[in-house]
Amino acid sequence: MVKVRFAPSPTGALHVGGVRTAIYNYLFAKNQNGEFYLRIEDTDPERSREDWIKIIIDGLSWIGVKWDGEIIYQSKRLEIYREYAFKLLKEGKAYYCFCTEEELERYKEEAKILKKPFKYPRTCLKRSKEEIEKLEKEGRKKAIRFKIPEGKTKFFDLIHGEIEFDNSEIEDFVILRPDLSPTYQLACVVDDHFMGITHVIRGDDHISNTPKQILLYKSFGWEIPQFAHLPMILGPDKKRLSKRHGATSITEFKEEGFLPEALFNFLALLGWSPGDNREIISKEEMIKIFDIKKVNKRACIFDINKLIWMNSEYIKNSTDEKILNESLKFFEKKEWFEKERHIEILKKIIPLFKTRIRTFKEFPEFADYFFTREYKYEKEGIDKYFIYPEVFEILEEVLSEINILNEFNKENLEKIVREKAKENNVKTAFIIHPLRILLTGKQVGPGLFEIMEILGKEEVIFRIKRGLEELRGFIPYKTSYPERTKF
RNA sequence: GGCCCCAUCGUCUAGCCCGGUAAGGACAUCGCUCUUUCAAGGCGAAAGCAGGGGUUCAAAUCCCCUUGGGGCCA
Repeated sequence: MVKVRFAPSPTGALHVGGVRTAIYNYLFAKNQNGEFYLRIEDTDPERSREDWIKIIIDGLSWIGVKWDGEIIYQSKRLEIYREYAFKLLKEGKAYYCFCTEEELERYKEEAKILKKPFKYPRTCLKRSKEEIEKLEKEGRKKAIRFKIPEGKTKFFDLIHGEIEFDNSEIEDFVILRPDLSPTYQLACVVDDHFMGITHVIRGDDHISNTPKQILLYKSFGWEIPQFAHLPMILGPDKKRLSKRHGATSITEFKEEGFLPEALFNFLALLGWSPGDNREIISKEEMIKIFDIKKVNKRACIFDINKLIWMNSEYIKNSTDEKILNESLKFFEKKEWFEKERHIEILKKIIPLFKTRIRTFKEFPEFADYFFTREYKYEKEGIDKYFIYPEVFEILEEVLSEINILNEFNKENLEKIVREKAKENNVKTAFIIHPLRILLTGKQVGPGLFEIMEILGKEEVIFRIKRGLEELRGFIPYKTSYPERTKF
């Protein structure tokens, strides 16, 4: 059975690159009716933190990548790594290294001066028995290094095809540090073996680790898994994606009001395409058609624009209930929002904003005026629509018509406005735009008459009156006009 | 610096394995349309095979080099 794993180290936020790796592992496993495991690589206690582990778990759960079985923590398996490091030592496939950091530093310096690539010069492999005993007696700290055998190491990568390394390029890397903690290579190989991992799917940046690990598998006499190295995700400047590129961690996308399904969809298509021209594909469908061999080789740039578009597609196709649930938490962050009092209004306006919002975070920003009178008039809007004195007269007329309106609905409201426009020989827009400013403070938004109907007669009258009073003193082309006062 | 990986519109990509396409789609951009505005929708435009050599009747596709980008050693 196919078994794969996602193995993040909890040393920072769960970023989109990691998430995509998890998604591909997950899709591959489910497509093959296999299992997907989560392994936390927390062997570095100083850098690993509980909070980061929680973020990984929450992030994966949020986006809908479910792991099988228990989470494996490397910090609980330190004994095992030691055991296998010593096994190699006993078998002569690894050796003690007494070199101090200073010595290693010096080797590096020398290599730099000679313009040669640094490789551990096997100082400790060449030491005599007496020398070693002496160093032991001195109590010198010692690491265990893996002895790289001669020859070449090649493997077939599911995405890149055949990749070959000359073993002479690889240094005798450390597998166990002086403090008995394992290095990445050792822990990874030991765990992958005992977890029965059949396919190692991870980022491109691990390609050069792969020959080292294969050599380790061979030394242990273990079966070598298949490898698939995913291309990296870069920022718009083609540099490795980092915080300066804006939102990169999954937590941020959640907070920015993205739907997990949309992010999942977007990330899955960043580097993989089903081949036809489909873009909006559900997780279930992807599981059916995912093919690791069709994953691209080339690094790709994370383009937030397309994600935003995709999110808006998912919003448009969501039920009103779903939109309500998702947007509620963003409304609740606004001090003007009172759930009990406002939830009915929120329900009513969802259809009006469904095609207008691209993220849920935008919703309360765009629709504040339905819940509070304390919106601000957009300056440009006033400059644009209130420079004609007639505006005030016509709006007064509209106001008095509304006052005597019995059935306050959008049809009747529209009739009033259109008639007034005709009577005054102006375009309907001449009334609609300033009215929108008065009622919403904004220049753009849903249909005005729908807004009015939901606002209700009393509120509409109040807002028009208030607005006219405030703006009446406004003189065309003068740069100062009344600041919005608070109510 | 050494080694490794990669290269189709600005971006994500289809086509490449198995040579013959008007190089297709999507995002973004720009027009037009609808319209009270903004969106959404509809229609349309602009935009690409990194460069150079081969191989071949024929190359985005196969081979080599250069250039560029990325990764690891750190």
